[in-house]
Amino acid sequence: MEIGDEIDDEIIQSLPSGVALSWGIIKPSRRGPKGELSIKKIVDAAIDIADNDGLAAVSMSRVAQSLGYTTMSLYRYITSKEDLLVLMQDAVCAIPIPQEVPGKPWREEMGEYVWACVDVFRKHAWYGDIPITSVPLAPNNLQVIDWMLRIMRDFPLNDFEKMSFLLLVSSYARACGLIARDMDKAIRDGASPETFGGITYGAALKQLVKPDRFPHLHPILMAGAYTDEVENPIGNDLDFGLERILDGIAHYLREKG
Amino acid sequence: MEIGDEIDDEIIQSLPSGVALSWGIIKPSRRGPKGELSIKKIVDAAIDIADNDGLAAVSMSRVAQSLGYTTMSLYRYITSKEDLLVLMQDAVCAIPIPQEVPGKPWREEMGEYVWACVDVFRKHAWYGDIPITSVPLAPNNLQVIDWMLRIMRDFPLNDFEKMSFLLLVSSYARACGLIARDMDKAIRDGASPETFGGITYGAALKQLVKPDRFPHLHPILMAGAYTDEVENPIGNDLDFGLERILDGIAHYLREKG
DNA sequence: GATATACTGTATATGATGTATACATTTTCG
DNA sequence: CGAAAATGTATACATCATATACAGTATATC
Repeated sequence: MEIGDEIDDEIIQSLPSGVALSWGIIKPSRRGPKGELSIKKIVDAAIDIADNDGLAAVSMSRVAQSLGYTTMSLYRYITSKEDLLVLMQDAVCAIPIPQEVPGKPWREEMGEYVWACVDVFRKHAWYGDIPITSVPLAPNNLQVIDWMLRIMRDFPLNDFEKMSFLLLVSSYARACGLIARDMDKAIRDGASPETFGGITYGAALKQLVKPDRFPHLHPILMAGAYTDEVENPIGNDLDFGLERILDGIAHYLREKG
Repeated sequence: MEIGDEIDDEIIQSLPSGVALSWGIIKPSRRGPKGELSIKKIVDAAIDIADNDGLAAVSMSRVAQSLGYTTMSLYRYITSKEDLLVLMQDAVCAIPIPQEVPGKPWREEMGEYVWACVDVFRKHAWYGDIPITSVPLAPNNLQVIDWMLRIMRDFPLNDFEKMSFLLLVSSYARACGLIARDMDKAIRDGASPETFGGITYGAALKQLVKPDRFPHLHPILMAGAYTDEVENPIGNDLDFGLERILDGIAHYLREKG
């Protein structure tokens, strides 16, 4: 922490310790040997492991080993594995926020926002495996939220309406991110793009989903649309849904304006 | 499995074993003692534990203990803990699907759908902690999807458009479900409804979120809208977002029709 | 009915995990 | 210099998922 920031430690303590660490809150140590490790090194190593072998492969011992230290050395920097997950999560949220371009349509900007969020899920497949336990609190995550609020700056809306739109668009981005990373994985595993989920499970589902019990799902499954076995004529599925959301937002703005 | 269903075992084997179990696919045993346990008993016990003590408390030994059996006895019924999680997930998806009411507006129906989904998250706080790894495959989950498709039955849309709307609405329901259960928990833990997230973290964030770094988030946070410290004038936040989604859908239907 | 077979629940064991604790070492402040 | 504090390590422990081997029991076949 910089000196002069007048941070009230009492209040900061109320944050989960991982969140505090993500804000760089660490009491500086005056004596004793300088740490050879650092939070950054630890988090980077953990992210490396998660990227390659999944979140389940991230154990304290594996992270320490990859750095050439003992398991317990990590606990000199973080208080628990939970901290590590919080830090990993926020570290990959450090994405470049595009420069503000005056006159750029907000729909376009929101599209960029959504795909940037989706990209995080795709680049770090484990990201979506960490459950959300509260409103975002860590700095990089909040920076992204700040971006979305910038896009809505000139909307004639109050704070709560903006927060609702933020929730709406962000949760859609999350859902798309999860799907996109699963598709990536299926393709990496050798399936062709069209057969993601399809060949693997489609055939089995067709035997189980009987028309009397699933009258409305059945025809869609049989046509191959549930498991995306046939080519999707509306093109990018995710883009389509986003356009509907943006339509809904535009409609609201029109009514208000 | 009922006889005469002509299920091709080969193809069914491609499903994750937990999914197969959720469909009731078990090779019937001809000889040997009758099982004293059952999948249902195991899953119910696990759900009970998760409801009371969270998903982390669900261990094979704890579940077995609560039933009065040894840990390993469970493995006579399921092949792994992963199976158990899949089964738990699908078990709580067994919600009553409302009767079809001719002439009922689809917006109303979709609202019911969303709140029914949210209810699952609220009744079983652990539900949202299980990461999604594929398109829904288990029967009760598919039954819910069938319901949503029923609502859209008379929409002049193709299968893919319907699937997109399904994704859109369901992911919003999931996001709301996560938020709702977190609010429930905060209230149960003694916070008043208005102070969910607020008292706990709001004060800390206000010290950390500086206006130069977060120019757009800062005013909203200070006003208390980010952490919902002050009363939300647009009423139910989640309902508001849903209305925007439905507006977007309605807009699309109008353009097509 | 006898016997082999297959299925049950159990006991035991293994390797991994997160983390508490105690310790030896090293650096820095008074 | 010597005390204090911080670092990395070694050891220990409880808990976990699960592999394996086994003893008992119900059924199918002879």
